[in-house]
Amino acid sequence: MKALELPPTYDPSTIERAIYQRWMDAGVFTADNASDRDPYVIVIPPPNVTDVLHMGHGLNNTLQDVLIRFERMRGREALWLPGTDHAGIATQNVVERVIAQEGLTRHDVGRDAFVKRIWSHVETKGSTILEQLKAIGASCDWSRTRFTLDEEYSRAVIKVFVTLYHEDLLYRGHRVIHWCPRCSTSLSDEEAEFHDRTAQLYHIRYRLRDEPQRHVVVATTRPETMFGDVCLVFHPDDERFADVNGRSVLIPLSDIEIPIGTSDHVEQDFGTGMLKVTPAHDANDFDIANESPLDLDRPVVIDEHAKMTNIDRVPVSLQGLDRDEARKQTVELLEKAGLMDRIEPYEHRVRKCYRCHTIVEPFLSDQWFVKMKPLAAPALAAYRQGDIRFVPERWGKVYENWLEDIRDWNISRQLWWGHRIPAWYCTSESCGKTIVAESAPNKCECGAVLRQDEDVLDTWFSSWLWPFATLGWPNKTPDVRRFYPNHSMVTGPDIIFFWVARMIMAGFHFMGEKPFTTVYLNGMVRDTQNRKMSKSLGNGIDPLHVVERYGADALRYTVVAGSATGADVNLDPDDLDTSFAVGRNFANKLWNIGRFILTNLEKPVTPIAAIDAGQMELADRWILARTQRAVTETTEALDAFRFSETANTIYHFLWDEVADWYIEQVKPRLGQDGPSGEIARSVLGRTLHRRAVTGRCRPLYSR
RNA sequence: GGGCGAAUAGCUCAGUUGGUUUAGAGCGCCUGCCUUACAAGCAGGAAGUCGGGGGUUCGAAUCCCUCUUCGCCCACCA
Repeated sequence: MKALELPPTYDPSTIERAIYQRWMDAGVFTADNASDRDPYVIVIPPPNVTDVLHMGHGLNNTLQDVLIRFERMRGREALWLPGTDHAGIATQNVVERVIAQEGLTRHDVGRDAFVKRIWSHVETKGSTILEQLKAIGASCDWSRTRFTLDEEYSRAVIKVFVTLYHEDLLYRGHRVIHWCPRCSTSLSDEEAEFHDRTAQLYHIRYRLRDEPQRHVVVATTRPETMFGDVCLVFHPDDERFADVNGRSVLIPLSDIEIPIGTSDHVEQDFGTGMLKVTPAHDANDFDIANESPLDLDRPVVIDEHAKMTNIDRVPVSLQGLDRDEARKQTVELLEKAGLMDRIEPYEHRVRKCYRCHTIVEPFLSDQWFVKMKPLAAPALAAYRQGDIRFVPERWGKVYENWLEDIRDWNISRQLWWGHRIPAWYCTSESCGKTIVAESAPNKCECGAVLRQDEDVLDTWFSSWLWPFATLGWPNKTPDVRRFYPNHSMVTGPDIIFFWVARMIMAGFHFMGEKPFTTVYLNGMVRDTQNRKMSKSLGNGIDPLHVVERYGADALRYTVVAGSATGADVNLDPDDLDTSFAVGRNFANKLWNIGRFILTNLEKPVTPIAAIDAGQMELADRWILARTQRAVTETTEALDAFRFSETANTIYHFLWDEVADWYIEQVKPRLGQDGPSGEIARSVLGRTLHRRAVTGRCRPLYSR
């Protein structure tokens, strides 16, 4: 390569791709499970298979790449394992939208055909994000790419389900869960996110049955659910209602008689102190009904489409109406009947589906749950003993608090895209046996036909196995032996509950060991108004566009330098030149330093080891000392996950000390033929050699 | 109702356990330079009561208290 023929201004588009190809051809990203080097492993937070690269991925993956390259340079057997997540709800939604354009629903298409349709979508459109990661320079071991629905991976998922079942840590339960009427599936507690909103608190009059001129007032935000009421309760200490205890009231508009009882779940200060209990439509009410000494029914008045059911408890005029319309009409009917005491504006929180933001409906149904308390115990202990560390530390508390108060995990989803639940039910009513097994039995012991559970597993029920299932578990593969546990987990704090905590629990339970040592939580990428970058706000920056304009290094340097440990990165989508100036300018500077050195290395160079310190000039010794200092500082900073400090150190060392000071200082000597020139050239070359970092002498840009 | 984070030059941000900083960088701005690696550059410069108030200390942007403004997370007050 003749440096003088290169353009003075760095043009990354012509260079980066070729260098990446050289790395690939040389196989430098491929980890060797038979080497005697100390392993260093990171598994990528698998992006959704249909995802398109955004700045969040850019930041997250750059940080991982920095760590993996640092350890690779240090001489460790570095494995960065890539892959994608099938992302049950998200992917199914994408393909449902596609077929909707053909006027079809998934039910029109049918289960098998629809799943095939998703597979073909995934095969053609999927995994582009992995190609995009290559464009930003990610040094993943692509030979080990995994997908959560791979055959081998799926076997691990099924095995885990069956194992937990036999350990009595997994069960089928009948209870009120969060239901998304749009996605028509149940959700875990974590998937139903709280959102503030202003609503109305309706105060409704329930007449006493034996004293119709008298009524008790109950406050609710969801009047349409009252047809599912089974009783009213007040706090046992509440004197105000002592005289109605044990008596009964009539549900307005339907005149169904329900009793009044007590429960210490009731907050005396809230509303009127009298609570309506609707066990099929509120998890808390379900518990109250279960704890009640009365034999209470659980009538379902809102169905899975969020429509009023046709049971005769529901007034005919309301049957089949959407929940919002039903609410409106219920309110009107109550007002007409003089049973609406008052309506107050009310600030409260509703839960929304994390995928489509539809308000979820509490729904009574059969779902599979994992008992979490026993799994949480070792995960909690490991954190408290300091075996697992969070950076920044404060996230450790978040993790700890969640685990301390963990609730059982609803893992069944009424979707078609995912791992089908390995449970079979005997169709004979007299038998009714449930069989949970890795492979399908032909028939029940009783001789009757078995029917497999229709549901699939929560996406997170597969990704919580990611640190070891990607290595080939449950087989005892060389990769499992060599690369588990992993070392660093780099991800966002928003999925501590969804993913990080669960991986730790799974790691201890199935591998008997923590999945990784350090969890690094990176910040969010935001715009200049501090808003999260998102498609809907239109304030996103396309990382590939940045790569095209300024190069991957400019992108990478900018995001790494731009955030302190775990802090958010702010960038201006309307001014990319300014946003990425630091990275672009620095990449250009590096290019020119390199160009300058290469020009001079065409002349003879004395090997650095052969130079006696006494022959060096003060400037030579100075820059070598500064080089050593930069190496030390960089190493210390990276060991402590202080990425921006690393970036800063390298920047000032190369720019201020090497370029502005040393190069300018030795320029007159560089062209000379004698020892002085040879030494200057050698020392200059040394400042950019990775040997400075690793003790092995190879050029910066190769293995 | 709990918990957490942020507030430092016009803009975007560093500042690791209180003291080598009389507060740093990039962009922008001002002055002079096309000095053959780089004008995406070089030499130099202006610019901040480190959100307000109080406290601890010989010493605080850094620790404590409090207030203000943004942002985030958790929670079975319907």
